[in-house]
Amino acid sequence: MTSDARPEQLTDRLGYLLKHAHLRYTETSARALAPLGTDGRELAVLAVLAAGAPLSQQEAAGRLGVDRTTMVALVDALEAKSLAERVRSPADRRKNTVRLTDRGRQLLDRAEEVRLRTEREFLAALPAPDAAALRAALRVLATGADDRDS
Amino acid sequence: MTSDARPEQLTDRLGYLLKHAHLRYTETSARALAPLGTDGRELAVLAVLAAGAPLSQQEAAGRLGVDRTTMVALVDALEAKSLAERVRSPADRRKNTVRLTDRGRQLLDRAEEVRLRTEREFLAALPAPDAAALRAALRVLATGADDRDS
DNA sequence: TATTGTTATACTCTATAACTATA
DNA sequence: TATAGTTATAGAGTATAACAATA
Repeated sequence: MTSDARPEQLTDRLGYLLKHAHLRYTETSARALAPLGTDGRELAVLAVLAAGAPLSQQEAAGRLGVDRTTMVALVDALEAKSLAERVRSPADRRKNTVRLTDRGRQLLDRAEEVRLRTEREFLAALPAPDAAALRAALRVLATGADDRDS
Repeated sequence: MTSDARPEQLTDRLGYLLKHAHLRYTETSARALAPLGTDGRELAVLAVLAAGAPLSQQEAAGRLGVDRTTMVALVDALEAKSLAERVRSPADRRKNTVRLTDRGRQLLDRAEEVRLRTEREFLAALPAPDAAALRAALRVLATGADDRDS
Protein backbone atom coordinates (compact mmCIF):
# COMPACT_ATOMS: atom_id res chain seq x y z
CA MET A 1 0.00 0.00 0.00
CA THR A 2 3.01 2.29 -0.34
CA SER A 3 2.61 3.32 -3.95
CA ASP A 4 -0.66 5.07 -4.58
CA ALA A 5 -1.40 5.92 -8.18
CA ARG A 6 -3.30 9.05 -7.23
CA PRO A 7 -1.53 12.38 -7.45
CA GLU A 8 -0.78 13.87 -4.04
CA GLN A 9 -2.65 16.94 -5.16
CA LEU A 10 -5.83 14.94 -4.65
CA THR A 11 -5.13 12.99 -1.48
CA ASP A 12 -3.62 16.00 0.26
CA ARG A 13 -6.77 18.07 -0.08
CA LEU A 14 -8.44 18.70 3.23
CA GLY A 15 -11.81 17.87 1.70
CA TYR A 16 -10.54 14.53 0.46
CA LEU A 17 -8.93 13.68 3.78
CA LEU A 18 -12.01 14.49 5.86
CA LYS A 19 -14.36 12.74 3.47
CA HIS A 20 -12.36 9.55 3.26
CA ALA A 21 -11.46 9.40 6.94
CA HIS A 22 -15.19 9.67 7.62
CA LEU A 23 -16.01 7.10 4.96
CA ARG A 24 -13.50 4.61 6.31
CA TYR A 25 -14.76 5.06 9.84
CA THR A 26 -18.38 4.67 8.76
CA GLU A 27 -17.56 1.41 7.03
CA THR A 28 -15.59 0.12 9.99
CA SER A 29 -18.37 1.07 12.35
CA ALA A 30 -21.04 -0.49 10.13
CA ARG A 31 -19.12 -3.77 10.00
CA ALA A 32 -18.72 -3.83 13.77
CA LEU A 33 -22.36 -3.02 14.54
CA ALA A 34 -23.94 -5.18 11.83
CA PRO A 35 -24.04 -8.33 14.00
CA LEU A 36 -26.18 -6.36 16.46
CA GLY A 37 -28.53 -5.35 13.65
CA THR A 38 -27.82 -1.65 13.96
CA ASP A 39 -25.45 1.07 12.79
CA GLY A 40 -23.79 4.21 14.06
CA ARG A 41 -26.64 6.46 13.01
CA GLU A 42 -29.33 4.46 14.79
CA LEU A 43 -27.07 4.14 17.79
CA ALA A 44 -26.81 7.92 18.01
CA VAL A 45 -30.60 8.16 17.98
CA LEU A 46 -30.87 5.60 20.76
CA ALA A 47 -28.25 7.44 22.81
CA VAL A 48 -30.07 10.75 22.44
CA LEU A 49 -33.37 9.17 23.44
CA ALA A 50 -31.81 7.46 26.45
CA ALA A 51 -30.12 10.58 27.79
CA GLY A 52 -32.05 12.50 30.41
CA ALA A 53 -35.77 13.15 30.33
CA PRO A 54 -38.01 11.64 27.63
CA LEU A 55 -38.00 13.68 24.43
CA SER A 56 -40.62 14.50 21.84
CA GLN A 57 -39.78 13.69 18.26
CA GLN A 58 -38.99 17.30 17.52
CA GLU A 59 -36.77 17.67 20.56
CA ALA A 60 -34.87 14.55 19.58
CA ALA A 61 -34.57 15.85 16.02
CA GLY A 62 -33.08 19.06 17.39
CA ARG A 63 -30.52 17.17 19.44
CA LEU A 64 -29.55 15.10 16.42
CA GLY A 65 -29.46 18.05 14.06
CA VAL A 66 -31.92 16.52 11.61
CA ASP A 67 -35.24 17.68 10.24
CA ARG A 68 -38.44 16.61 12.02
CA THR A 69 -39.54 14.83 8.82
CA THR A 70 -36.34 12.82 8.93
CA MET A 71 -37.06 12.01 12.55
CA VAL A 72 -40.33 10.33 11.53
CA ALA A 73 -38.45 7.72 9.53
CA LEU A 74 -35.89 7.22 12.28
CA VAL A 75 -38.58 6.56 14.87
CA ASP A 76 -40.47 4.36 12.40
CA ALA A 77 -37.36 2.20 12.08
CA LEU A 78 -36.90 1.97 15.85
CA GLU A 79 -40.53 1.04 16.36
CA ALA A 80 -40.38 -1.59 13.62
CA LYS A 81 -37.53 -3.22 15.55
CA SER A 82 -39.28 -2.77 18.90
CA LEU A 83 -36.40 -0.65 20.17
CA ALA A 84 -38.58 2.36 20.96
CA GLU A 85 -42.23 3.34 21.04
CA ARG A 86 -44.25 6.47 20.50
CA VAL A 87 -46.36 7.57 23.44
CA ARG A 88 -48.81 10.42 22.98
CA SER A 89 -47.89 13.12 25.45
CA PRO A 90 -50.75 13.68 27.93
CA ALA A 91 -49.66 17.27 28.55
CA ASP A 92 -49.68 18.21 24.86
CA ARG A 93 -51.42 15.70 22.69
CA ARG A 94 -49.70 16.99 19.55
CA LYS A 95 -46.45 15.57 20.79
CA ASN A 96 -45.10 12.04 20.67
CA THR A 97 -42.86 11.13 23.53
CA VAL A 98 -40.38 8.59 22.24
CA ARG A 99 -39.44 6.03 24.83
CA LEU A 100 -36.85 3.29 24.59
CA THR A 101 -38.08 -0.21 25.21
CA ASP A 102 -36.12 -2.60 27.41
CA ARG A 103 -34.86 -4.16 24.25
CA GLY A 104 -33.77 -0.76 23.00
CA ARG A 105 -31.89 -0.07 26.22
CA GLN A 106 -30.18 -3.45 26.05
CA LEU A 107 -29.13 -2.90 22.48
CA LEU A 108 -27.84 0.56 23.33
CA ASP A 109 -25.63 -0.83 26.10
CA ARG A 110 -24.16 -3.57 23.97
CA ALA A 111 -23.74 -1.35 20.92
CA GLU A 112 -22.03 1.40 22.90
CA GLU A 113 -19.41 -1.09 24.00
CA VAL A 114 -18.85 -2.08 20.42
CA ARG A 115 -18.61 1.55 19.36
CA LEU A 116 -16.00 2.38 21.99
CA ARG A 117 -13.95 -0.62 20.99
CA THR A 118 -14.31 0.27 17.31
CA GLU A 119 -13.17 3.85 17.87
CA ARG A 120 -10.16 2.60 19.80
CA GLU A 121 -9.22 0.14 17.09
CA PHE A 122 -9.74 2.66 14.31
CA LEU A 123 -7.47 5.15 16.04
CA ALA A 124 -4.93 2.46 16.89
CA ALA A 125 -3.23 3.32 13.60
CA LEU A 126 -2.07 6.45 15.41
CA PRO A 127 0.14 6.87 18.50
CA ALA A 128 -2.10 7.54 21.50
CA PRO A 129 -1.14 11.22 21.90
CA ASP A 130 -1.81 11.84 18.20
CA ALA A 131 -5.21 10.20 18.50
CA ALA A 132 -6.11 12.44 21.42
CA ALA A 133 -4.87 15.50 19.57
CA LEU A 134 -6.90 14.51 16.52
CA ARG A 135 -10.05 14.25 18.57
CA ALA A 136 -9.44 17.65 20.14
CA ALA A 137 -8.75 19.24 16.76
CA LEU A 138 -11.84 17.69 15.22
CA ARG A 139 -13.92 18.97 18.10
CA VAL A 140 -12.84 22.51 17.23
CA LEU A 141 -13.42 22.10 13.50
CA ALA A 142 -16.69 20.22 13.81
CA THR A 143 -18.36 22.70 16.12
CA GLY A 144 -16.64 25.90 15.13
CA ALA A 145 -15.89 26.40 18.79
CA ASP A 146 -12.64 27.93 19.96
CA ASP A 147 -13.13 26.94 23.56
CA ARG A 148 -11.22 23.97 24.94
CA ASP A 149 -13.23 23.32 28.09
CA SER A 150 -15.47 20.32 28.82
CA MET B 1 -21.45 29.41 21.08
CA THR B 2 -20.11 28.08 24.34
CA SER B 3 -23.16 26.23 25.60
CA ASP B 4 -24.25 23.49 23.25
CA ALA B 5 -27.52 21.80 24.15
CA ARG B 6 -26.39 18.46 22.74
CA PRO B 7 -25.13 15.83 25.14
CA GLU B 8 -21.38 15.27 24.91
CA GLN B 9 -22.12 11.66 24.29
CA LEU B 10 -23.15 12.65 20.82
CA THR B 11 -20.58 15.27 19.91
CA ASP B 12 -17.71 13.20 21.25
CA ARG B 13 -18.41 10.32 18.92
CA LEU B 14 -15.72 9.90 16.31
CA GLY B 15 -18.36 9.45 13.62
CA TYR B 16 -20.03 12.70 14.60
CA LEU B 17 -16.76 14.60 14.69
CA LEU B 18 -15.57 13.38 11.31
CA LYS B 19 -18.96 13.92 9.70
CA HIS B 20 -19.42 17.44 10.96
CA ALA B 21 -15.83 18.52 10.42
CA HIS B 22 -16.27 17.38 6.83
CA LEU B 23 -19.65 19.08 6.56
CA ARG B 24 -18.35 22.36 7.87
CA TYR B 25 -15.39 22.27 5.52
CA THR B 26 -17.57 21.45 2.53
CA GLU B 27 -19.80 24.40 3.30
CA THR B 28 -16.85 26.72 3.76
CA SER B 29 -15.28 25.51 0.55
CA ALA B 30 -18.55 25.84 -1.37
CA ARG B 31 -19.00 29.41 -0.23
CA ALA B 32 -15.46 30.30 -1.22
CA LEU B 33 -15.63 28.69 -4.66
CA ALA B 34 -19.18 29.75 -5.55
CA PRO B 35 -18.10 33.10 -7.03
CA LEU B 36 -15.98 31.13 -9.50
CA GLY B 37 -18.95 28.98 -10.43
CA THR B 38 -17.44 25.76 -9.16
CA ASP B 39 -17.01 23.65 -6.04
CA GLY B 40 -14.49 21.39 -4.38
CA ARG B 41 -15.68 18.30 -6.12
CA GLU B 42 -15.46 19.72 -9.63
CA LEU B 43 -12.13 21.24 -8.75
CA ALA B 44 -10.78 17.82 -7.85
CA VAL B 45 -11.90 16.51 -11.25
CA LEU B 46 -10.17 19.38 -13.01
CA ALA B 47 -7.00 18.78 -11.02
CA VAL B 48 -6.97 15.08 -11.89
CA LEU B 49 -7.52 15.83 -15.56
CA ALA B 50 -4.77 18.45 -15.60
CA ALA B 51 -2.16 16.26 -13.94
CA GLY B 52 0.15 14.41 -16.30
CA ALA B 53 -0.89 12.73 -19.52
CA PRO B 54 -4.46 13.01 -20.84
CA LEU B 55 -6.80 10.48 -19.27
CA SER B 56 -9.73 8.49 -20.52
CA GLN B 57 -12.96 8.82 -18.60
CA GLN B 58 -12.41 5.51 -16.92
CA GLU B 59 -8.84 6.33 -15.96
CA ALA B 60 -10.01 9.61 -14.46
CA ALA B 61 -12.79 7.80 -12.62
CA GLY B 62 -10.20 5.44 -11.16
CA ARG B 63 -8.06 8.33 -9.95
CA LEU B 64 -11.08 9.96 -8.34
CA GLY B 65 -12.39 6.76 -6.84
CA VAL B 66 -15.80 7.07 -8.47
CA ASP B 67 -17.77 4.79 -10.74
CA ARG B 68 -17.46 5.25 -14.50
CA THR B 69 -21.18 6.01 -14.65
CA THR B 70 -20.64 8.82 -12.18
CA MET B 71 -17.80 10.07 -14.34
CA VAL B 72 -20.20 10.53 -17.25
CA ALA B 73 -22.16 13.15 -15.33
CA LEU B 74 -19.01 14.85 -14.11
CA VAL B 75 -17.65 15.22 -17.63
CA ASP B 76 -21.08 16.28 -18.87
CA ALA B 77 -21.01 19.13 -16.36
CA LEU B 78 -17.50 20.18 -17.37
CA GLU B 79 -18.41 20.14 -21.05
CA ALA B 80 -21.58 22.14 -20.42
CA LYS B 81 -19.40 24.83 -18.86
CA SER B 82 -16.77 24.55 -21.59
CA LEU B 83 -14.15 23.61 -19.02
CA ALA B 84 -13.26 20.32 -20.70
CA GLU B 85 -14.05 18.40 -23.85
CA ARG B 86 -14.31 14.78 -24.87
CA VAL B 87 -11.99 13.73 -27.66
CA ARG B 88 -12.41 10.27 -29.17
CA SER B 89 -9.14 8.43 -28.73
CA PRO B 90 -7.63 7.60 -32.15
CA ALA B 91 -5.76 4.61 -30.72
CA ASP B 92 -8.88 3.04 -29.20
CA ARG B 93 -12.09 4.53 -30.47
CA ARG B 94 -14.04 3.20 -27.48
CA LYS B 95 -12.26 5.66 -25.23
CA ASN B 96 -12.90 9.32 -24.64
CA THR B 97 -9.84 11.35 -23.86
CA VAL B 98 -10.96 14.19 -21.60
CA ARG B 99 -8.99 17.36 -22.20
CA LEU B 100 -9.17 20.61 -20.29
CA THR B 101 -9.95 23.68 -22.32
CA ASP B 102 -8.00 26.90 -21.83
CA ARG B 103 -10.90 28.13 -19.81
CA GLY B 104 -10.79 24.99 -17.69
CA ARG B 105 -7.10 25.48 -17.04
CA GLN B 106 -7.63 29.10 -16.07
CA LEU B 107 -10.43 28.21 -13.70
CA LEU B 108 -8.30 25.47 -12.19
CA ASP B 109 -5.49 27.92 -11.45
CA ARG B 110 -7.72 30.50 -9.86
CA ALA B 111 -9.78 27.96 -7.93
CA GLU B 112 -6.69 26.22 -6.57
CA GLU B 113 -5.57 29.49 -5.07
CA VAL B 114 -8.93 29.90 -3.43
CA ARG B 115 -8.83 26.35 -2.14
CA LEU B 116 -5.40 26.79 -0.56
CA ARG B 117 -6.50 29.99 1.10
CA THR B 118 -9.72 28.36 2.27
CA GLU B 119 -7.90 25.41 3.80
CA ARG B 120 -5.56 27.77 5.59
CA GLU B 121 -8.41 29.84 6.97
CA PHE B 122 -10.42 26.79 7.99
CA LEU B 123 -7.46 25.40 9.90
CA ALA B 124 -6.65 28.79 11.39
CA ALA B 125 -8.91 27.83 14.30
CA LEU B 126 -6.03 25.53 15.32
CA PRO B 127 -2.44 26.34 16.29
CA ALA B 128 -0.20 25.67 13.29
CA PRO B 129 1.48 22.56 14.74
CA ASP B 130 -1.94 21.10 15.59
CA ALA B 131 -3.15 21.75 12.06
CA ALA B 132 -0.13 19.96 10.62
CA ALA B 133 -0.61 17.05 13.01
CA LEU B 134 -4.29 16.84 12.08
CA ARG B 135 -3.44 16.60 8.42
CA ALA B 136 -0.90 13.87 9.06
CA ALA B 137 -3.32 11.92 11.21
CA LEU B 138 -6.10 12.22 8.67
CA ARG B 139 -3.75 11.01 5.97
CA VAL B 140 -3.24 7.81 7.95
CA LEU B 141 -6.92 7.31 8.69
CA ALA B 142 -8.17 8.24 5.23
CA THR B 143 -5.89 5.90 3.35
CA GLY B 144 -5.38 3.16 5.88
CA ALA B 145 -1.67 3.60 5.31
CA ASP B 146 0.82 3.28 8.15
CA ASP B 147 3.69 4.78 6.22
CA ARG B 148 4.66 8.40 6.88
CA ASP B 149 6.75 9.05 3.79
CA SER B 150 5.97 11.49 0.94
C1' DT C 1 -53.04 31.28 14.14
C1' DA C 2 -49.12 28.37 15.52
C1' DT C 3 -47.12 23.85 16.40
C1' DT C 4 -46.40 18.52 16.07
C1' DG C 5 -46.37 14.88 13.50
C1' DT C 6 -47.16 13.09 8.98
C1' DT C 7 -47.19 12.39 3.92
C1' DA C 8 -45.97 13.44 -0.69
C1' DT C 9 -42.51 14.99 -3.29
C1' DA C 10 -38.02 16.21 -4.87
C1' DC C 11 -33.12 16.72 -5.02
C1' DT C 12 -28.23 15.03 -4.42
C1' DC C 13 -25.04 11.51 -4.67
C1' DT C 14 -24.00 7.28 -5.93
C1' DA C 15 -24.21 2.58 -7.61
C1' DT C 16 -26.00 -1.70 -10.54
C1' DA C 17 -27.81 -3.58 -14.87
C1' DA C 18 -28.39 -3.34 -19.49
C1' DC C 19 -27.47 -1.21 -24.02
C1' DT C 20 -24.05 0.50 -28.01
C1' DA C 21 -20.00 0.73 -30.31
C1' DT C 22 -15.89 -0.73 -30.60
C1' DA C 23 -12.02 -4.07 -29.89
C1' DT D 1 -16.12 -12.17 -25.69
C1' DA D 2 -14.50 -8.15 -23.33
C1' DT D 3 -14.17 -3.16 -22.69
C1' DA D 4 -15.50 2.17 -22.71
C1' DG D 5 -19.03 4.97 -22.52
C1' DT D 6 -23.88 5.64 -21.93
C1' DT D 7 -28.68 5.33 -20.21
C1' DA D 8 -32.24 3.87 -17.16
C1' DT D 9 -33.14 2.95 -12.77
C1' DA D 10 -32.88 2.57 -7.90
C1' DG D 11 -31.50 3.35 -3.17
C1' DA D 12 -29.61 6.24 0.57
C1' DG D 13 -30.06 10.56 2.86
C1' DT D 14 -32.11 14.72 3.35
C1' DA D 15 -35.07 18.63 2.72
C1' DT D 16 -39.48 21.64 1.47
C1' DA D 17 -44.52 22.12 1.10
C1' DA D 18 -48.90 20.87 2.38
C1' DC D 19 -52.21 18.52 5.45
C1' DA D 20 -54.55 16.77 9.92
C1' DA D 21 -54.91 17.07 14.74
C1' DT D 22 -54.24 19.83 18.54
C1' DA D 23 -53.05 24.01 21.05
